[in-house]
Amino acid sequence: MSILQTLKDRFRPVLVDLVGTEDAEKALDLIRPAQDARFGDYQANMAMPLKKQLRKPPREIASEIIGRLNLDDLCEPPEVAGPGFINLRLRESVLADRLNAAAGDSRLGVAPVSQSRSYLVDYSAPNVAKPMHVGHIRSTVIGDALCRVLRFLGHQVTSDNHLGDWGTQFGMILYGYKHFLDTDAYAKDPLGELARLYRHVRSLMDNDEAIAKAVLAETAQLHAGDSENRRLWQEFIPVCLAEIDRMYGRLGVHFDHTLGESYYHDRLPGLVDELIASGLARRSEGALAVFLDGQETPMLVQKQDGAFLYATTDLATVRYRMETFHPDAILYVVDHRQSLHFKHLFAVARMLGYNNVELTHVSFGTVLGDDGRPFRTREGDIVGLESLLDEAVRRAGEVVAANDESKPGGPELSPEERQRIAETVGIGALKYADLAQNRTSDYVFSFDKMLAMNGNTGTYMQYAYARIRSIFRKGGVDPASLRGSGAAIQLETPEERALGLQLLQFGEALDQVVVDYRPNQLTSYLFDLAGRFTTFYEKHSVLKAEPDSLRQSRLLLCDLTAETIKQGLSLLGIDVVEQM
RNA sequence: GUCCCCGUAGCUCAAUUGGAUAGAGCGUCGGCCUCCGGAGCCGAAGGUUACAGGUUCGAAUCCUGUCGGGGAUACCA
Repeated sequence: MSILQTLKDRFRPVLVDLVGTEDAEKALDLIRPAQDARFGDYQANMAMPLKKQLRKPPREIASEIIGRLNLDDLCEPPEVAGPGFINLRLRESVLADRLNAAAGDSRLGVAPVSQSRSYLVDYSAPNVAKPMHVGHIRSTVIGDALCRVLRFLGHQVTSDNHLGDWGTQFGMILYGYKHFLDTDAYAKDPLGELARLYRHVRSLMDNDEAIAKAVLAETAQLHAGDSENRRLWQEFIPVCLAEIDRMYGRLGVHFDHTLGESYYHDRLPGLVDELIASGLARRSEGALAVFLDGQETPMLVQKQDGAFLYATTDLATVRYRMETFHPDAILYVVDHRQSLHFKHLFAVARMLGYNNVELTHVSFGTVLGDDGRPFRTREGDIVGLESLLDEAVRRAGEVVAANDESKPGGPELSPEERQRIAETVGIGALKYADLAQNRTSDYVFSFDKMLAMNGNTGTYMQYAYARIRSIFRKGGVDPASLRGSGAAIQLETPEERALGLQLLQFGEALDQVVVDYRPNQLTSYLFDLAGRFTTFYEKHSVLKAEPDSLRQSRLLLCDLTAETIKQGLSLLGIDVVEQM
């Protein structure tokens, strides 16, 4: 159980006694890690808001709470400060005991949640007919990290990649295939040729209404079951899937299910009939619309020409997921421009009776270029995901090479090792840069920033990890046997104490991630952890520490730090390297 | 027009969801290498949190208004 949870359990009976069960829970939420180490390790802030209810000065309330608490085994005597803050400082022995338990635990002292929930996470969802690009990074990386954190905490997670495999983009490719196909190019590189056709038709549509209409007609024929279009679709899909699978392989992302829009196609007519029958949907301006209270625009579920829309598919998808997976929550990791769509979707889902499920749009901002506009190449094209990964790896290679050259004992890595490390560091840096952002903000993309060895970057975190591992190599110490040796962590200095406390708060950081589905809570934690480690490491010798018990204690602290960094990065979908 | 998001150090971003003196990195300035990886560490300067009101013990955070930026807004997804 986390320190925070332990403290809450101690406060609970006192607060229940004071203000009743319901208000006590609210008050317990006001126990927090201290914002400033001068105030101790944790602080309880409930005395101030309870002023009105209890009709006493907050400081008096704080004193009364302290008087009824028995925290002697956990904390130094609590202090009341300022307007009524209760400052708590943990006993060194408590920290040491918990650290020793964590050091020997594969979960690093993080207990699984007591109440496991079932999550369905919908993320990535590229349109498969066109190459993946920079716009897919955020959904893919954030969704993957959320799945990993939720699973680690003991929740049941189903990931589903809701591919765009049935939309207008296929009409474009079908039209292009029929009019502009380069047969030789298609034979040699089907994907490249399909991508070319997509771009070509895309540009034609903008200036030629007749072509735009013809493209929609191709799409409609595909949906209507036209045998030629279906055959071509069957031919295109494996090509497209092979490509995105290659990308996911490189990113280390895996889905439990890949049920694209096409999967739901047969379910749409029945769903729409039901919406009409139940009176939820009605004709408006030739289309079929569901009107919502307080909403200016309705949600359209069928076009004038009879074609269905993505709202229709999304509704069918909600129903399928509810019937198949029975989730407690469905998370949609989709950019913020679609917030109105999800507002509509969730409202209609409630009207269909899906009231016992959390429906959350985990929205995120746009990746911008230096100019503050959405990130593009110099030529103004959308940046392809593959070239983005290649460039990140290439630049990581330069960083790794320069770093290796400057090692005190000379270079240690072969060209092959450098290449392998560059792949891990480059892709890790790319992911980390995205996850370290508050997901709701737009952010400015910069290779230089993401690969910097300073600051809150993936490269810095991987470097911190490699440095710790290097201590063990240099000292000839095997971490596994150290853990089993019976050696114990002791907290001799302020730096060790600060590091130790941070290590024990790993689980609390993960809890923070889940509260609002914000992976940057974890990157912040890891950056802070690395900072406390380097402060400790600069000031105190590890390998040369005496007596031997102190040396062992510090080695254990190093090891637990490394393991926590490794586990934390792993929960972000990022690998570590032992040397770099 | 309406709705949503945003505006924080010169730059890029945080801020435990209403808590104490708003923090990091980059950049600037000043210290620290006989020593476990110096691409490091320690310190300083830099802020009226766009602006004006309000709510309360307490506001970057909540409410109202103004200004500025972005997004969405009926048959793309």
